[in-house]
Amino acid sequence: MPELPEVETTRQGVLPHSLHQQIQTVLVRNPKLRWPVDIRFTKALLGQQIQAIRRRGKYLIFDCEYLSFIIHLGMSGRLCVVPATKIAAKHDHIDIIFSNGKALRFTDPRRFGCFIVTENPDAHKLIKKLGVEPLTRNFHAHYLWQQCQRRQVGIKQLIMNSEIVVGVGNIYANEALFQSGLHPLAVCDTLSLSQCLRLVHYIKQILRQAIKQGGTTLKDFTQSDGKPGYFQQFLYVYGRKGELCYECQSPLQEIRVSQRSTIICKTCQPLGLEPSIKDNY
DNA sequence: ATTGGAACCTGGTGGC
DNA sequence: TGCCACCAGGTTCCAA
Repeated sequence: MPELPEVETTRQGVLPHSLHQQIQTVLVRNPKLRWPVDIRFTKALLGQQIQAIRRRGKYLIFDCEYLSFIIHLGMSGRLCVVPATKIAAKHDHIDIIFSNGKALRFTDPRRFGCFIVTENPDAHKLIKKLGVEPLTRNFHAHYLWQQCQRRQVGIKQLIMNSEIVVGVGNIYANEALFQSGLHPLAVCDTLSLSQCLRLVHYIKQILRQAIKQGGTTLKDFTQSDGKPGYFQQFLYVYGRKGELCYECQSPLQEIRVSQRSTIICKTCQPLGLEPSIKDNY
């Protein structure tokens, strides 16, 4: 389940094996991803060198000499560098084969990911509307607070909105809200600036920790098994439904927020809670 | 414009 | 044991 830390770790992992490599072949075994992969466009990549690998939110952008390609890992995708001769497994959909005999292999069992060739990735509709990067200075308390004033959704929904801030998925949204002592359904325009300050702080802290730990989990992208490397991170709430809160020993509860499993501690996360919301569970 | 919900897909799990 | 229903996950798109 790639969230921002997994995507960033993937970027760092494939970078040394892909940068400055020349693309010899693009092998599309299954074009049926989120959007169909157009073979005419992938052919246009042949002969070009990869000049940069960037991340924007959960998108990876590979800049070549004249074109770029954008990869999103969806919910089950992964990238690894393998010998081009390695037999493809069932869900190995695309190989970018380099002239040095290695291949950048895109695997995605659920096919929610995408592979898009484009001339100007930053102007692409998927990229250009993305909000601020959470680990930059542009993501600060006042920015979040301002965004909160313009809407009336629950705060969890707001921080998971990639047009506002990118890269906060379900796992880290749960964790950041717990750390901040904020109820996921707290209506965002009722939050104070200091609550926004706290939330911004914990989002940054949790993402940084996860990237750090991801770096130790995903060691070698050239290994034949190309492990996806989920973080063995210490999670306070996510996946702990029914277990006891580490802070107050109350049982953790599950609620649904925007069809998403959301785990909270009712004792530790009471802030900004409207009475009408409290009655709902 | 804002918000909620369906859709996309497959592997894993729990119930019968 | 097999079968079936359901769930997880990120994002876009459509409808209200």
